[in-house]
Formats: sequence, structure tokens, C-alpha cells
Amino acid sequence: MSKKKYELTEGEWAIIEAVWSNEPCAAPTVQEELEGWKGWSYSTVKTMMDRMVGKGLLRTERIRNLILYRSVITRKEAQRSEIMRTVKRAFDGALTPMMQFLLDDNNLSPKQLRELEAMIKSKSRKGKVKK
Amino acid sequence: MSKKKYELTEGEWAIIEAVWSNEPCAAPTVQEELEGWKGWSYSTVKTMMDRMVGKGLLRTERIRNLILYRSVITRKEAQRSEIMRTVKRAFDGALTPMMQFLLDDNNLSPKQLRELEAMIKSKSRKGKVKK
DNA sequence: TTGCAGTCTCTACAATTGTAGAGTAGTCTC
DNA sequence: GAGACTACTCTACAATTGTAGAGACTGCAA
Repeated sequence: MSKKKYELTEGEWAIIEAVWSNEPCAAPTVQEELEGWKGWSYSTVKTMMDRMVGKGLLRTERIRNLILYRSVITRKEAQRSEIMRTVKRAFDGALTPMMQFLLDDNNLSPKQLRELEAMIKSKSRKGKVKK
Repeated sequence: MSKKKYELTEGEWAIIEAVWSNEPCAAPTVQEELEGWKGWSYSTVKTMMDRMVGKGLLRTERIRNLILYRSVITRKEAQRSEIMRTVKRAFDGALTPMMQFLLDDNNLSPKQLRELEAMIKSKSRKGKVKK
């Protein structure tokens, strides 16, 4: 799982989400999926997808007259990049301050806080075992 | 503290950081501050700043021949927007999954984990008192 | 064989963003 | 008052992103 960074735009996120959930899929499939939500025409979707191929976000395979698209990056990688961008830009690259901010700023419900606490606890335990 | 969202670009972040730490300040000041880091010329900086005024991110006050800039949004607001963008794009708007991701993916040190846990604890307590 | 439906290709355009040169105008100094 | 500084204005240009129309191709149905 590479640490390369991919800065997906708003539109690219929409596209790749659709690809992830239909992979491998043809452009029209993606267009149909985004039709209602984004209202994009076929050309729009196709253009974006091809640009994404150029950027190495998607790749294609041609089967006779059909072009199938697949994602090159995983959702996880994309998520990581997205977060890293934020940490870098807005928190000077430091993760803990960002966490702090999340805790302070977003009124998490007591329930969510408990969940988080649990996550951390289990994390600490595992941290000691593995790696 | 408004919940409006501001999508700052990379460049805008650089500028506004400089403004925040010199406020109120003139364009040349900002340019000097970013000189080494970004290598931007005066025109570049000034153009960006004026565009940011147009977008309501900065505002100006003219004193004789000098134009002073001030930020309109706080660092906190900008940080919030930045995070919200990520949550929305990459985590379907849900905060807890993002926290989960942060815990899972970024190998936080045991120390950091402990810190976090402490933060959460104090948070839970306060949560019950106020609001 | 003619056409229609589905898919693809090509081309284009406006807005935004990063980037900056060239020229102008006020001020200080000698 | 002329040059040197400083700060500002205007204009421009390339790359990226969102957006899409028009036309071409192909395989199947009538």
C-alpha cells in the first residue's frame, strides 16, 4: 500500500466511488449511477474518466468495442491522501492537533466518545502485540 | 463562529497563514514572508490576495497609499472547513469512521494514544457539565 | 439493407488557479 | 525637480476542472 499522494477533485471522487462499487465497469454504467446525483451527461463522465486514466487513477481494458474501467487506487489510499492533505495544509502536518481539534470542535455525542475511547483502548493493546 | 464553508486552495492557505501571523499587514510583508518558501513574486502574491478579498477571505483597508489586509475568517474556521471537506468527500460525511481510520491507519505512538485517551476522558466529563 | 441504440472520439469553452511582467504613481532624498 | 524606492494596477497566459455537443462506428433487428 503505497504512500503516494493522490489529490482527487470533487468530481473525481464522485467518479471513483461509482467505479469502486461497480468495478470493472463501462463509462455508461458510471454515468447512469451519477445521473441523478450529479446530473452529468455521458460526455462529461467519459471525459473525466479518461483524464483520470491519464493521471493513473483508473485504468482501462478494451474488450472488442467496450472499454472497461478499473480503479488503480483503493478507497483506503484515497482516504489517506485526503486526510494527509488536510493535516498538511491546515495542521502543519501534525496529526495529534488535528485529533484534538476534532474532539474539541465537533460536538461528538457521549456515545461517540465512548466508542472512540473503546477504539483507542483496543488499539493500545494491539499496538503492543503486533509490530 | 459560522459554519460556512470555505474551500481554500493550497496557495490560499499559504497566504492566509502569513496574514494571520502579521495581521494587519500589507502585501509586501506577506510576499517577503513567503519568498523563501514559495518563491512567489510580488505580483503573484498581490493577485492572490486580491482574489481572496473578492471571495471574502480577506478584507482591506486603505490608509493613504498603503493597503492593509486582514483575514475575515479565523484559522479555526478554515480548519473546520478543511476537515469537513475531507469528511464529506472521503467518509460520506460521517465523523466517527474518519476517526476510526485515523486510529487504524496512522500508526500513532503509544504515547499519542495515551494522550488521545486522556483528551477523550476530559472531554466526556466536560460534556456532561456544559451544554 | 437500413436504421436504430449504444458507445466512443474529438473538440471546445468558461471558470479557477498559479504565475508574473510591465507600467504607473506617490514619496523621499539630494 | 530628478532619480530611486516602494507599492499598486493592469493585463496575460498556461494548466486544470467542470461541462457538453456533434459526429463516427458497430452490431443487431426488422
